[in-house]
Amino acid sequence: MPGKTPATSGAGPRKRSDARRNEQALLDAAAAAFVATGIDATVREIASRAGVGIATIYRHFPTRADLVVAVFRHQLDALAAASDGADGGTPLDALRSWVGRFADFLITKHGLAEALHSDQAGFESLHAEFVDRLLPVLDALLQDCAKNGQVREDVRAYDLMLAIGNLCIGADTFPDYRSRDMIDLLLTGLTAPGGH
Amino acid sequence: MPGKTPATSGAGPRKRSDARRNEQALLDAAAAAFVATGIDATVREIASRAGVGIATIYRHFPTRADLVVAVFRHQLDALAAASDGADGGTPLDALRSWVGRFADFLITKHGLAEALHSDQAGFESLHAEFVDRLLPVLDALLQDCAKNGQVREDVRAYDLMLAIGNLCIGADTFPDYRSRDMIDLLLTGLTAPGGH
DNA sequence: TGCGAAGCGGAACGGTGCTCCGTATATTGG
DNA sequence: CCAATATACGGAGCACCGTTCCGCTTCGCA
Repeated sequence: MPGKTPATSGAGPRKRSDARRNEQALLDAAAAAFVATGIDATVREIASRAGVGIATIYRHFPTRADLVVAVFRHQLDALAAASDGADGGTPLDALRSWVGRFADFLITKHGLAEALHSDQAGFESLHAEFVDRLLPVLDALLQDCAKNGQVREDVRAYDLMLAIGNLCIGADTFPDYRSRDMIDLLLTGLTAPGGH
Repeated sequence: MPGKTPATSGAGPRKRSDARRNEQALLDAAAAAFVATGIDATVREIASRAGVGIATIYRHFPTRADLVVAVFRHQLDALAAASDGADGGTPLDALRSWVGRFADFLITKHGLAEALHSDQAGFESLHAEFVDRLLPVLDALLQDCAKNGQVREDVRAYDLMLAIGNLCIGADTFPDYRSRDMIDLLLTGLTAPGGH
C-alpha cells in the first residue's frame, strides 16, 4: 500500500524550513489547480503553480494520487465531524442531511467522484482514505435509524457509501443528469419495508 | 462530434477487400483484448492482436473510443431487443429483469461502466450511443409500469439509466461492493409511493 | 564560518493516443 | 494479361502523461 502521506506520520525529525514551506505551497497549489482544472490537473501544472520543480512533488508525496488524498484529508475530517449537527431532527433526518453534504462535497470537486471509483493505478489510497474516515460516520447514522425502525436493516453501510459516491459521477459531465434526485430515490428505497 | 463510425454510414463506395478484412479483424481483436485486458487495452495491443499496424486502426475508426463503440454496438442492439421477452410477468417484472440484464452487461465488460461515465476525452460518443439505443427501451418499460401505477411518475428514464450505470462502477475493482443490491435498492425506491 | 546533509530543479525515461509519409497492393481500363 | 492509379498499409515519430535520476543549492548546526 502506497499511503504514508507525510501529514499522516507523527512528527519525525523536523524537516528543513524550505521543505515545510514547499509542502504547504504544494498543498495550496494543488487545491487551486483541482478547482480550476479538475482532479486530473497535471503534476506540471501543480508544480508550476507552487513555484517549485516537479521532483519536489515526489519528495513530499509518493505519488500524484497521494497528493490528492492529502489535499482532501482535512475536508474529509470536516465532513466526518458534520454528522453531529443532528439538531433536533429524527435519525433519518440526520442521515439525509449528512448524505446531502457528502454528495455536495463530491459533486463540487470536479472529477473527485470519478477518481474515487476509478480503477486507475494509485487511487486505491484515495478510496481507502474515504472509507476509513467516512464509513464509521455513515454506519453510526444508519444504526441510529435502524434502532428507530426507520430503515431496513439488510443494507450495509459500505455498499451505501459507494453507491452514493457512484451516483454523483457525471454530475458535471452530463448537465442533464440529476444525481441528487437519484440519491433521494436510493434513500427512499432504504426506508421502504422491503425485507430480504 | 467524433462519431461517424464506418459501420454507421450506409454503404458508400465499396472499400477494398483487404480494408474490409482488416476492419473485421480489428473488431474481433478489440473484443478479445477488452475481455482479456479490459476496456483500457492499448491501441498497440489491439493492433498487434489483429496483425495490423497502428495506423490501420485510425484509418477505420476516428479514435480509440469509436472503436470501443463499434465493438459494443451490436451487443447493445441485443440488449435493446431483450426487453420484449416480458413473458407473462407484470410490467414491473419486465423492468426488473431488463435492468438486471443491463447491469450484467456493464459489469461483465471490465471497465465499461467506468468508461461510460468518465469525463475522459472521446467517450462522449460511447455515452451517446448508449443513450440512443437504450433510453427508448427503458423509457417504454418505465411507462408501462407507470400505467399500472407500479412506479412513481416523477422519475426520468434518463436519470434512472445513468444511475443504474453508475451503480455498476467498481463492481470488479472493489470485490466487497455489491452493486446489484444497490440497484435493487434504487428500484425499491422507484416503487415507493413517495411523491415529490 | 565552514561543512555535511537535506532539499532542490529540470532533463530524461517509459508509457500513452494519434499522425505522417514512403511503400505495397487491390482494382480496373486497355 | 498487364500496366497505371487510387487506396490502404506499417511503423517511426510527436506531444503529453506520471515518475526517476543526478548534479547543484541551501539550510542548520558546531
